Amino acid sequence: MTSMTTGSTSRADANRRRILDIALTELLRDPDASMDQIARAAGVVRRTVYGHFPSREALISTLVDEAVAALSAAHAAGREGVGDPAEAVARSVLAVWEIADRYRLLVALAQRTVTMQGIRERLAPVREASIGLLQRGLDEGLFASPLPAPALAYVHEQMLFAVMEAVNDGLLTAQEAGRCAAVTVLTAAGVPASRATELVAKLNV
Amino acid sequence: MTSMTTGSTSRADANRRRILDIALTELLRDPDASMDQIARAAGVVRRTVYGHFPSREALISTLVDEAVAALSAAHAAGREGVGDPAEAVARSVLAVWEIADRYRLLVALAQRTVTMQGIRERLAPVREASIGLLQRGLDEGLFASPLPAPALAYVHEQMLFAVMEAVNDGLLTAQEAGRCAAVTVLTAAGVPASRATELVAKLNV
DNA sequence: ACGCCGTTGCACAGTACTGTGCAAGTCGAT
DNA sequence: ATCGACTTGCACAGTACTGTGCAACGGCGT
Repeated sequence: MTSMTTGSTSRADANRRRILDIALTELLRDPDASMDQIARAAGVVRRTVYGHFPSREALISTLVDEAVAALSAAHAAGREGVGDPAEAVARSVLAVWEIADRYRLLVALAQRTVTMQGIRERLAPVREASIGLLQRGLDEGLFASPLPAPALAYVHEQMLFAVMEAVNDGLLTAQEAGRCAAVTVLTAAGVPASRATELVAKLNV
Repeated sequence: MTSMTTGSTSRADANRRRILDIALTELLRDPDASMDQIARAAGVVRRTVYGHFPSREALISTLVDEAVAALSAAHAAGREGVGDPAEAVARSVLAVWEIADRYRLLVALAQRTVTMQGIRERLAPVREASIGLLQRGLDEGLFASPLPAPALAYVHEQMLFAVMEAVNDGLLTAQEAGRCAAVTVLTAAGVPASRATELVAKLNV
């Protein structure tokens, strides 16, 4: 029996998954990667990819949806039930970091003009949460920055990307990068460097 | 007489300049803008563009060269003869800011995989200067960061881009953005927020 | 008026990619 | 062995872009 559909779908589903995974890494390297490049990299013929996704845009859309979902979950999980804004920021950065480098595609595609709007919209909830956190920190005097919270959120995002690139270029080990990113985000928000370091060190992640 | 070449070249040179200017703004909006889009935007036929630049790549290359030259000059001018690393960083950020938004193309194209290498190489001198500055600040204990100077330079660059986007999205007025960027860069490097604000305020730019 | 230089408009070859159709093949399950 | 779902290979139309060639046209200086 092996369940009525599992047998037949397992192959197809595995292919679908693999196509998505490979597409992610391939688009990461080159946002303009063609369907053929992706298909071949996934060990499959172009036609097969079209069997799973009706169009290039649909494929990418699926990818973005998955990435956004994973990021949102990590971000939310990192900050849940934490009172201190500084600690919440640190925790969410660390949580996001765990999976972020897998989804750098988001950032890479976010730079592209057209697709950007869509991603911006889908990421809005996460950004809102971030802004809220930063605003609280500013209000309570824990943070100090000439930037309003929304702009600070941009800086926050871009800093994660910068640290990722530093890791890519071998300037930083991947293990310590998360903690470094967290500390740097906090310092940029105006938390004294010593306190930021101390705070992040306490979080045994 | 009107000078032997000025008369004839004025038209052509003016066209060439206008093509370059328009190409910059057009590629800024869409890094994949076609030669036709650029030509039409410049009020010229595609063929004419090929009369000035042998290929798309040559056009972009010229653009990048100009941008890099302008940025380098501004960066160098900002930090010349300044002893205090913190002040030098602040001044160079402010100086770069003046022209940076005109050359956002650099950043936009830098995100593209292929072209990135070339830009990275050409920007190396500026980056080296930045790293040196940051290193000095770290050595003298003026800055405090878990990141090594080269990685901090990445953060530095990306932060400028983040502030630019904040301006684009109307979260910040363009006038104050430069000062905000400078303060934020300094705070991210570990300079206490109060001192960073004070320092930047003193620089009457 | 003449000539030069830049510009125009058109046509063309070459390339690359997307999305679709269809017949033949493959592999697991029954 | 046979069915069914998935995959393959190929062919095709449609589109968009790059570079190039060439004849005609424009203005500006002499």
